[in-house]
Amino acid sequence: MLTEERYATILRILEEKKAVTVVELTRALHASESTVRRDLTALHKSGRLYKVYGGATAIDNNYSSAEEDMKTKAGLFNEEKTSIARAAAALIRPRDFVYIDAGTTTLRLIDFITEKSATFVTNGLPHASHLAAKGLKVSILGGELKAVTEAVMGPEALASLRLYNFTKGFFGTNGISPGSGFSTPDASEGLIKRTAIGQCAHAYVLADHSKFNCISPITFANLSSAAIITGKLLDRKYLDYTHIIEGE
Amino acid sequence: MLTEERYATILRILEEKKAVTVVELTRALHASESTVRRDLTALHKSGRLYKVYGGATAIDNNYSSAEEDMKTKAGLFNEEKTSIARAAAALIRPRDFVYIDAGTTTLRLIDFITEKSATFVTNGLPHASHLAAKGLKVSILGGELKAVTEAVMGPEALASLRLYNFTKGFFGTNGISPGSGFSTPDASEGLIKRTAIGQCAHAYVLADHSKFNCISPITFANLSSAAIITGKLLDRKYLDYTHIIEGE
DNA sequence: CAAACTTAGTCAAAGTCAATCAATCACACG
DNA sequence: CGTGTGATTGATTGACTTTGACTAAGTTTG
Repeated sequence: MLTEERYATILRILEEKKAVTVVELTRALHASESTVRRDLTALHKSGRLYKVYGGATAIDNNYSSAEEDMKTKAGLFNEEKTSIARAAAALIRPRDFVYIDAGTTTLRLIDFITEKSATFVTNGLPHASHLAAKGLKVSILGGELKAVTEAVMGPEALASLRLYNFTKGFFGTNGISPGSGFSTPDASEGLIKRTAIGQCAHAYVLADHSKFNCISPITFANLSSAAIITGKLLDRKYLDYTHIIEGE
Repeated sequence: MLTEERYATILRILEEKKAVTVVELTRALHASESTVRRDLTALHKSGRLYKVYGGATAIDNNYSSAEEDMKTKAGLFNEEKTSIARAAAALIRPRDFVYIDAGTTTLRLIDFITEKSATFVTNGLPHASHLAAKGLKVSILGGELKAVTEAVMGPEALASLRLYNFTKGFFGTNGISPGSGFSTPDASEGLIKRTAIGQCAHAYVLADHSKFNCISPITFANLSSAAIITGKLLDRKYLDYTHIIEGE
C-alpha cells in the first residue's frame, strides 16, 4: 500500500473514532508496528493528528479558515463563546497596540472590535485576513505556517515577537488549572503563546467553562500572568489566582 | 497502446481509486515498469497527478472553493494564465527554496505545484493559505498587511526578506517594457518585489501578453534580471533582453 | 517496584527510482 | 528499396527509500 493511502486510512479512522491505538492500526493497515509509528510521527509533525502514548487522537479541530460561519455555528458552547468575545473586544481602547493569538475563540473576538485607532498584530492567518477586511491596521508575524491551524510558528516568529511591546494581548487556551496554569497541546504553539504573553502589558485568556480544571501537555503561563475572560465562572477558587472577567 | 491512451487510462483509474501503484498500472496497461514511470513523470510535470513513492495519487483540489472557481473563470485571458502557471510550476525542482510574490497570477501557480520537497516563502496571505492546504512547507513574511491585496509589506517584510536566499522566485507584474523593465503601480509593493528578486538565484516573471509594452509608475527590476514566462510571445524583440519561456 | 507495554533508533532486506542503452518502429528521402 | 532520423519502448544498472525485526531505554499499570 502507498504511504499516502495509509495516511488517508489512518485519518479516516481517526475522524470516525477520534482515537486509535498503534496495534489497531497495524491490523487495519496490514503493516508493521514500525511503519505505523513512522506514519503517526509524520502525520503528527504535519499537524494532522496528535500522537499520544500508545496511539493517536484526532486533532481538536475547532480551528478553521474559510467555512468559519458553518463551523462556528455548529461549535460547542457557541453562545458562551460569543459573550466572551464581546467582553474581550470591549477592553480595546483607542491607540492600543494589541496582540491577537491564533485560534477560534480569538477569531470570534475580531467581529466585535469597534475601536478603529488601535493597531493589531497576530500570528493567525485568518485573523490577519479578518482584521484587514475590517479596515484595521494589522501586522502579521513572519515564520513557518502550521497547516491545520493556519498559525505562524517557529524561531522567526519568536524573534519578531520580541520586538513588539503590546498594551494588550488576547489568547486562547486548552486547559486552565491552578497547578499547571494555562496549557496547550502543542509545544511550538505553547512557545509562541509564552513569548507573546511576556510582551504584553495586560494579557487576557479567553476560555469557556469547559477549559477549567483541564491540563494540556504544555504550560505556557501561570494563572497570575493573565486575566481570564469567561462566560460564567463555575469554580470560584480561581478568583484566588487571577482577575476574572465574566461576559454578559 | 498510444501514449495518450495510457495517460487517459491512468487518470481514469486515479479518479476512481484516488491512488494507484506502479505495479498495478503495469498490469492495467500491459506496459513495462519503465513506460509507466515515464507516463507518471509526464503527468506529474503537467500537474495532472501527484507522483509519490511507489505510485501516484489523484490531485485533490478540495480547497479550491466554488467561489474561487467563479473568480478565476471570470478573469481575462484565463487559458493563457493557466498555461503560464503550469509552465512556471514545472520549473520547481526537489529541495528548491522558492519565493512566491503576492498577486493573482502567482496564486494560480500554486494549484499546479507537484514538488513536495520544496520549501516556499510568500508575502501573500491567500498564497500561504493555499500552500499550507496542499501540505507544503511554507513560511510567510512578517509585516504590515495591505487590506486590498492581502499582501505583507513594510520595513519588517523587507528586513526578513534579506535573510533568505532563494533558489527560485516567481513574480507578477503590471508592465513590461524594454526601457522601464518590469513595473508596478504601488511603491511599497515595488520595493518588496525589488528586494525579493535580489534574493533569488533565478527569478521568473509571469505575464500574459497584455502586459508587454506597458509601463507602470514604479520599476522594480530591469528586463535582464528575470526570465519571463508567458503564453505566446507576440513581440519577438523581447528575446534580445531576457530568456523567455512560452507555456504549452 | 516489577511486569507489561510502548517507544525511538539501528540495521539489513526488499522495493523503488532515474538514467542509460539497445531494440524496434514509423516515416522521409534519395 | 535501402538507409538515416527521431521517437518510443523495455531491460538493466547502481543509487536511493521504505520496510519490518530487533534492541535498549522509557512509560504505564496493578
